[in-house]
Amino acid sequence: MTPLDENGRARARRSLMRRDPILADVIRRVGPCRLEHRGDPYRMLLRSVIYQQLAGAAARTIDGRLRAPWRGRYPLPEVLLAAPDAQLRAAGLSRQKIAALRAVATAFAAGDVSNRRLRAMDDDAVVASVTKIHGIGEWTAHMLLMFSLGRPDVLPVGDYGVRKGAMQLYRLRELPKPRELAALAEPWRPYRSIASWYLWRVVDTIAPGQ
DNA sequence: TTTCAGCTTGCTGCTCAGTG
DNA sequence: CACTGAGCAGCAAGCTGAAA
Repeated sequence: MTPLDENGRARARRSLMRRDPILADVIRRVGPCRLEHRGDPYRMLLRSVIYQQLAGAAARTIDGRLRAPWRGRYPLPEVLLAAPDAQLRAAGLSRQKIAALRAVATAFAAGDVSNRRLRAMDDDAVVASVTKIHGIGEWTAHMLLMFSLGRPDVLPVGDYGVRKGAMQLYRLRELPKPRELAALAEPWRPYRSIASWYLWRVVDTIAPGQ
């Protein structure tokens, strides 16, 4: 359950280029995969809750205001649970988001989940475990696997960016449904995380039709 | 009756066109 | 120039209706 290192990512690139000529073109243009890890699972879940459903700029504003009282850090579970609702509301969080953040903190404080246990689980077990937390859905679980746990073979089938990237790259008429995306992604095993990262780059950096 | 895919609703701050 | 308000981003959860 260790994340891919630089050699691993290079191996993944070669494998993907060999098995998918269309994706190979993107990989050549974009260059090396820079899939980054962003902190431990607890912080990643808090961050995901804040960012989900919101436009990036709006989420960054809220995220900064939430962390300000703790010198820019995310509060530990016990600290977050002790913070009054009014403080969280003042940061710009909705009632739903506050409930979700508290659910994450409760799960970690109670020991239902922990950074160490999540690192030891296989991918499916991680998804099953964290989606029990109110406010944590499949997408969030996938982001956790990819960006915090560094798992190499995650396909975020519901992610808008990945679907849009696939649509542009394979010249589909509409956004692929999760099942269609999964079928499309079969050749990318066991490096579907890396392939997904390149699909995001398609949307970010390569204009449609190019 | 149960299951499940697909659709709808709710959620907030930012952006920008439109108005005075 | 200052202000207003519609449109937007994109996921979670609830709901609906059809299939098994």
